[in-house]
Amino acid sequence: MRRILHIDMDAFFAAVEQQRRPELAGKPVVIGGGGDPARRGVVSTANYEARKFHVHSGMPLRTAFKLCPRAVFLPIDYETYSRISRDIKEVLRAISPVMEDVGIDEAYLEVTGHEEPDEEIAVRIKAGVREKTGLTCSIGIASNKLLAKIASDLRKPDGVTIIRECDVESRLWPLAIRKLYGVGPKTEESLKAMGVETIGQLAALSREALVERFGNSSGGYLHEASRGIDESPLVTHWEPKSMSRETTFQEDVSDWQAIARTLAELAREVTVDLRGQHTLARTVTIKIRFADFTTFTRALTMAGHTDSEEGIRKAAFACLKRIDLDRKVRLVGVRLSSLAKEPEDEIFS
DNA sequence: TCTGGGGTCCTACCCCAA
DNA sequence: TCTGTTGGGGTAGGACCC
Repeated sequence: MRRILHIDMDAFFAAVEQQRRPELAGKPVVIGGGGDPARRGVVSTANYEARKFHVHSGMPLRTAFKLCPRAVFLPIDYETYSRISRDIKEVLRAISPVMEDVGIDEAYLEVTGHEEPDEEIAVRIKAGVREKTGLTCSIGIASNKLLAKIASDLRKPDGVTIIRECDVESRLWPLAIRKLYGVGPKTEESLKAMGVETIGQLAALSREALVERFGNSSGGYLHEASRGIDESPLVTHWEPKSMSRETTFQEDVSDWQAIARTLAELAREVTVDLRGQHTLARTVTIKIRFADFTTFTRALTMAGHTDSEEGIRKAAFACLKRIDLDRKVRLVGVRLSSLAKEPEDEIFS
């Protein structure tokens, strides 16, 4: 039997800001975009005080401001959060080297075979994280990643929750389907149309019915997940498969020159990112989102791998030509994929 | 009236080759 | 040679995650 912990920092971005600015204590704090609720952007993190006003992540900053005008709005400071995130991961790796990084504020840790009981490991993690950063986290413990993640969400903030395999019926099945990892707004709607509201009701459906409705991959996943089954291993190392840059205009634009200038700038930025990783790319994809949110992508795969800014820019513009810019544009993006590591023993001019 | 930016994975479809 | 199958690469879009 595996033993897996899911560690989730509590309102991470807001907690970091409140820690370095004690005057924010007790106040609603909203982190997102450039920190100006009059400009375009969404909430990345709202602290618990702000959540009382129904502010939550993903919400437009303007909406958050309407709900809670007296909240303190702050810009995202990725550099600082990343540094603190590295400190936290260091604490975790010292406890077990089998760690999977899940973004900036989450991780899985496998402690299969450790002598120490689950609860004591959790207490040791919390103490280590608090000592190093002054911050709190919530921890879920189970025999797989799926259940550990659900568990960490059950008691927040600063909680520890264990789900044993025999607890699946009592702890997992009463939960709303939306709590299941991989069930987003679309799948939730589909399932509700089938009369399924809870994970238990999902578990009552046959695999065949789910495969019929959602295909082999998703249907099979839902069938297993609803029963708390997840054999997926921790991913301790991976290589990026794509790199992208995109930007939303403060106001929708119809001027081709402005779109072209932005596209060229994004191509330059993503090329800098590419070179920073000593990586080459072969496929360039551009993204155009119109004012009505309809989104188009166009891709071009080049003859060989490159990190040439000119080559990437030219490919991006060749893609742009294939989109009819007949409406106002809201967002422009450039993505590089089909990546390959730059050979170390060769010099590229 | 509003809906960011960085990713991954899946599916459907087309073309092409064995 | 013709026809059908299979499989891979490329492309576009969509769902989902943090």
